[in-house]
Amino acid sequence: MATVDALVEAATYILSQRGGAGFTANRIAERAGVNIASFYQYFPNKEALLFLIAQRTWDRQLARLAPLLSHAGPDKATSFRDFIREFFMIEASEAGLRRALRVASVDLRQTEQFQALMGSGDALTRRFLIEAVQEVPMKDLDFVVRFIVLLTTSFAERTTDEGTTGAELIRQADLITEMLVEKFRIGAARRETDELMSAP
Amino acid sequence: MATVDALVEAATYILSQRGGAGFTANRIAERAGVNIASFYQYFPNKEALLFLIAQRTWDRQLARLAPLLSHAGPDKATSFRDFIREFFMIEASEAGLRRALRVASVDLRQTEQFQALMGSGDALTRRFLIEAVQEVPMKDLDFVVRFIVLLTTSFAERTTDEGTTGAELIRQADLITEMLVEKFRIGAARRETDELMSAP
Amino acid sequence: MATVDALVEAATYILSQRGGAGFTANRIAERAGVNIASFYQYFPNKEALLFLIAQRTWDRQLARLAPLLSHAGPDKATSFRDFIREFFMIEASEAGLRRALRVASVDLRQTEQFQALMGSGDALTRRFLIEAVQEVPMKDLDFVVRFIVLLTTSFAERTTDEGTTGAELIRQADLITEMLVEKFRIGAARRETDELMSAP
Amino acid sequence: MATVDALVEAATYILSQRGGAGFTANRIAERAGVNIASFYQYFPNKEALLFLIAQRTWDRQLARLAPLLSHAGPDKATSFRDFIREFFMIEASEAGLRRALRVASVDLRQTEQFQALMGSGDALTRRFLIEAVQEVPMKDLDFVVRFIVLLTTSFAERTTDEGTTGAELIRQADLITEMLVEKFRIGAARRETDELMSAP
DNA sequence: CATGAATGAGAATTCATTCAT
DNA sequence: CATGAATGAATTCTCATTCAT
Repeated sequence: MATVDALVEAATYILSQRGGAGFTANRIAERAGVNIASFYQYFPNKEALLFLIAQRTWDRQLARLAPLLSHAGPDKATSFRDFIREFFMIEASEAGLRRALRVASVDLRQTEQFQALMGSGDALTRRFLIEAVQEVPMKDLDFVVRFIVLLTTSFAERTTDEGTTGAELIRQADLITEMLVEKFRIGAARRETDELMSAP
Repeated sequence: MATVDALVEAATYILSQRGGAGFTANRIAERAGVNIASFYQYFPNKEALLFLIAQRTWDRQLARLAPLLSHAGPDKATSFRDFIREFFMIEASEAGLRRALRVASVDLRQTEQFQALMGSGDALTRRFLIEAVQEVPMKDLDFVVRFIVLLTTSFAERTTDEGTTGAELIRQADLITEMLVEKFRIGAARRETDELMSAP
Repeated sequence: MATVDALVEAATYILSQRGGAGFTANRIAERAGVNIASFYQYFPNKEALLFLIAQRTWDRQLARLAPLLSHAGPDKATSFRDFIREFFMIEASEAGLRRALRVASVDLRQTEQFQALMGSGDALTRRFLIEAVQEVPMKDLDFVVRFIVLLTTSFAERTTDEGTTGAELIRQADLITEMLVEKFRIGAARRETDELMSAP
Repeated sequence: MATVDALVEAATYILSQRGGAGFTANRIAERAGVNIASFYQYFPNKEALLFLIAQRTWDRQLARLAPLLSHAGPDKATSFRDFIREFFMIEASEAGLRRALRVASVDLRQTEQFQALMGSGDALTRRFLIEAVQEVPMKDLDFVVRFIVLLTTSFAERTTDEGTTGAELIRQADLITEMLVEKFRIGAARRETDELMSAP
């Protein structure tokens, strides 16, 4: 266990500091202070360790975000704002690691396992959003939910990548929130007509 | 020149097909049909070639976008929509290459040269946007311009990464456009008060 | 004992299925369901286990062949035929294991122990053959016995290696038997002259 | 070229002296006095070098044997004897190498390339043998040819493996020849009846 | 200019074996 | 006895880069 933890820690450190390029089994083992053979006693290959880190990072994120989604109060707009804010903060809090993880896991993405990992949190988000955008007509629901997810995540990743933090980050988060709340009338009750969106 | 072009083409191909991992000097030279030593006669190192590709890609993009920016008519909203659409189309048209380029150039980003390269097109965009968002109060201008750039580029990259193309891509582009036009009253004349944005 | 047997069984399995290349201490221990350290509690090294398997294989073979040799009836030719047949059948019955054993034990062959092991069954065979080839003059006896042993064993190994079994294998065995019986007048009584073999 | 030759020579030496176990890319390169990277500049992998050696060995053998087969005189029995003798001599002359080659190429055997390589000389031998055993009835021809090839090659390999050379080796070769000539009436003209072989 | 030839450094992975508990 | 944990030494293969011709 101590060895595994040392490896994970070393790998996380290397990932944050040197990025995906520095993520080599030998370097990780060396920094962890264990023999390279021990690395392979606990992980079948480099990717397995990478996956473990991705998993832990994702779990950490879920642990912070899930409560906001499941215990969301009646005021959807506010809940949404809080959710986005928290999401941006998480992203910023470990920006280095997450960027490296994104780059390094580029080949992992195709994996079934990875897809499964990502899917777990997705369901929660989708359920919340579907609830929140009641005014969006059924036929546009999928598109809109997908759009919102893409917009917020891509922006969060990018802006934290650029080093944005603190007040400016929140300001951006809130601006995105406002735009989405207004556009999709987040929090309003379902309407009859669907003049909301321009036809494709 | 012939050699350089062969190298660039080979490298571009490899980048698109095999991603950053396949981007090795030897492989590129082999595919280009030139000796590896010739590679180093024209490029001091691998990154120099990568940079050249980034540059050419950027130039190509600029060549398509610049006209839309400089010859923009009086209707800013429509110009903006056309600009975003074109931007998304470009991104989609060479999605594979651009994604690989992003991943591979991760270490290049810090370079002065790279920053300069990126800056070149930026000025044009900024000028256009400043013109377009007349209603945004002076003090928010920088923030807003930066916000719009980040939002559109990050979204475009991400959605084309996911493979979105055609009608759905345009729909997304237009939706983003609408949101930004509405939020920042793109195309409207400069106002006195600045109730537009919530205070930070 | 249980541990040793588990190891032997696992090693035998691996040897048969994956050949000498898969014969690694760790793999064997894992398949045997015992800790690698236990392996080294019972065997000083990998080769010791290999030797044990060779020994057991050899013992098994001897157990099946010895009766045919010691209880051989007066009709030497028939006894010889039955012996060769049985030998070929044994070889075929565990062809995979025996081939792997041959390949893997290549370095073991020089060992005194291995030579001793091989020698044990040899005596029996030699005694039988000496009895059988009464017509071969004394001075050629050693050569002939050695020749017969080499011929039959090398052929048996080779043909089972190639996958020959069943009727064709028996046919080959009998053909060899016939040739040897005719050439060395197996079963005939000792003669005076030695026109049998051409002078060297 | 010099490098390739050095590698081949080093590999051949190692194969002869240390057997298949010592056949590692690094050791070969080191003994050849070239960098390990050069090894992989000329050979895609270890097996490719092994294959080249097998090929050269096989070619050498063919060059010595082919004349005996194609320019065989009318006296088939004598031709056969000379052929077998020469075959045994070749086998003995590079016994170490050939044994190691057999062991090392165990995994190569399945390869199409290897099969093709082996097949090339086979045709010649088969043609000669078919000519030689005119008395063997058609239906047994395949079996007999195969039998003769297996018998002579397996014996030759085995006896040279054991270190037999010189006079004793020739004596064995001639003994085998005699047996086969007598049994299959090598050199005699085709007969009517086929009492030659016992029914299967 | 172009190329054939070479290489130091390092990456991923494996293996036989040991030792403290 | 059994096992969890560890490791030195290889082994295969790759890569960026250089240099003499």
